[in-house]
Amino acid sequence: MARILITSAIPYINGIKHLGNLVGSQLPADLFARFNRAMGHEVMFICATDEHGTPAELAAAKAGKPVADYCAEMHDVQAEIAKGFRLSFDHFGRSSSQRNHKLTQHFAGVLAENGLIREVSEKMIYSIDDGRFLPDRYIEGTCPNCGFDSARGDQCDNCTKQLDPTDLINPRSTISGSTNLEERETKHLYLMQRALKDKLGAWIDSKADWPLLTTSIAKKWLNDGDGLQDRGITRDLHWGIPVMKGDQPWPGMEGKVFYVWFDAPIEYIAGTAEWADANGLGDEAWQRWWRTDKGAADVTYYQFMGKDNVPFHTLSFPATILGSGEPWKLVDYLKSFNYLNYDGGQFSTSRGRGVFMDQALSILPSDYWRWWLLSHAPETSDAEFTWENFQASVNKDLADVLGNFVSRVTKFAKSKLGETVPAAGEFGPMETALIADLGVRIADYTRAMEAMEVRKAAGELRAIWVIGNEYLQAAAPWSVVKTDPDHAQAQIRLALNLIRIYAILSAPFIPDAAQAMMSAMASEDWTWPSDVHAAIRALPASHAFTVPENLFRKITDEERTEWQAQIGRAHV
RNA sequence: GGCUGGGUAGCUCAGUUGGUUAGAGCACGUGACUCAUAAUCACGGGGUCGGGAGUUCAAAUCUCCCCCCCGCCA
Repeated sequence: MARILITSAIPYINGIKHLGNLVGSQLPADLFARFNRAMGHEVMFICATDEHGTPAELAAAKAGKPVADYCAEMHDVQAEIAKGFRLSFDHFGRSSSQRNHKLTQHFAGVLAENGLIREVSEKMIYSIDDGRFLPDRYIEGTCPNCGFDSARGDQCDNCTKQLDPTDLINPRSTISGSTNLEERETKHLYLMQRALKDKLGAWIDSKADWPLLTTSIAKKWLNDGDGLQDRGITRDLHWGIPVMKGDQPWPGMEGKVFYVWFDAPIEYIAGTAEWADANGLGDEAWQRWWRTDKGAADVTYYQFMGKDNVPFHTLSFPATILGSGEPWKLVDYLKSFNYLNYDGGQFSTSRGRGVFMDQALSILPSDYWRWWLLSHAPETSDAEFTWENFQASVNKDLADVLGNFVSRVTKFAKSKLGETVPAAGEFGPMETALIADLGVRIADYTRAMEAMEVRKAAGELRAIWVIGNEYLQAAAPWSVVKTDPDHAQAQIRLALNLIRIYAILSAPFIPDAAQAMMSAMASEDWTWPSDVHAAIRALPASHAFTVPENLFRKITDEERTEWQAQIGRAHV
């Protein structure tokens, strides 16, 4: 039994995520977590909300709520939606937790001790009317490059150029709209990533099995131009983790907080500590996942994220870990995804374009979405969501191929042979061939899942569903039952067992339907069917089963047209 | 301007180290079956693999040039 640590990139707190966010991190991470649990491995699967930074403050202000309250509410909303999608986190934490405060301050403290933090004085824009500095999105003005009049302090949304607040023409506060601004000297902490460049480079080079997409991004940041730059890790904000050197005050840093990108990945560790707390366990319970000196040496750590998150996970966060000099677990395999596009354009949270997680659940059960998203996961390139494709794929794969298989087998069995697994007859050549084929395919499927080849795994799983229909069509128990009833019993015994096997194999993709299949077969044996010969005989003769409701209904053209018109246009 | 990825059947995509008539699913056509969610199964039509040049006995696959698309960076 292996020990598998899995983290999904943590979704930002300000609002409900769209399907593109979901398929790029949380959903494939969940697939992998469910698969590894099914294989009997010990799994720790952690996610959280990323709560600090200016967008949270702005969203809270817009909602007219204190930022802490806003984050608490939005965390619950996201947690509820995650449940709706059956995301099987062991813990869904919060980057604003006390655990993360302590850990983030701890890391800053040891980094300082190791001489990897320097203090920098710089000029920032100060709003006299608001009584505060205006970092990042707290300031807007005209872009000096393209003339866009709502460019933000950190970036222009129109031409995408990175900006400094001091670059903006006619700057104004986004809090009060005040233009009564001045430049003031302020002090900030920088993480000296340049000093860690060689260490990071050697570490990246040791990851020969990572996708090119991942290592090339890391190497580019590491080597291009002047190479990896030191990074500011503090901000003049109120909402965040107060700057402390371990548990000691940090002179000159009073009233400042750590930058969101410094504390967010630390939440992977803190979230595991939150898990221990929530379950009444001691520190050793979470440390055996994260500290190689405290039991984590045999842990394999997998991270899942969209490609935009790769630099932070290959460089910034590892810089924190390596720089600490402490034996924390570094990521072993990083699975990154491209983007999902929506009907010819991008999904966009700010423009409300696309399908959002709450909308998706309001129109169809999660299995529909899980299946489509995972079987079309943007692994090698960007992928495209269209309603037509969604309707066609889901109707065909889930309703016609899998759902109908379960339906035809159980209904036929019940009407002709009764509601127990028939006992008579022996398997013949056709059954033997099917079992052999099934064994090969299960092995292929298992390999694809182990390798996190999501689309390929979905294809293998679908093929496994299809051979059930092929077998039935060729075996034709509805004819055989008239001439050789004993053999028909053997055929149906096999088909019923196939349903149970399908439940196990399908569970990582479509957990609800899998449970329905397993319940209908009145079994609780979820043993992965690596031993096909045993698995195909798991349901003994005379074992009772029931005919389930149809597993999947079809999406009609009317529904598709309606959703197409109503969703993804203006969701705010 | 630099970089990653991509441009393969109507659509969504596979194509390992270059090697027999380029594959899958969907859609389409024909047939079979009638247990089942008008489902299933079989067979078939359909592609000069973005364009051009080159290397090779042999290239979707390698090299060079060019043209598009998504994204990242400057």
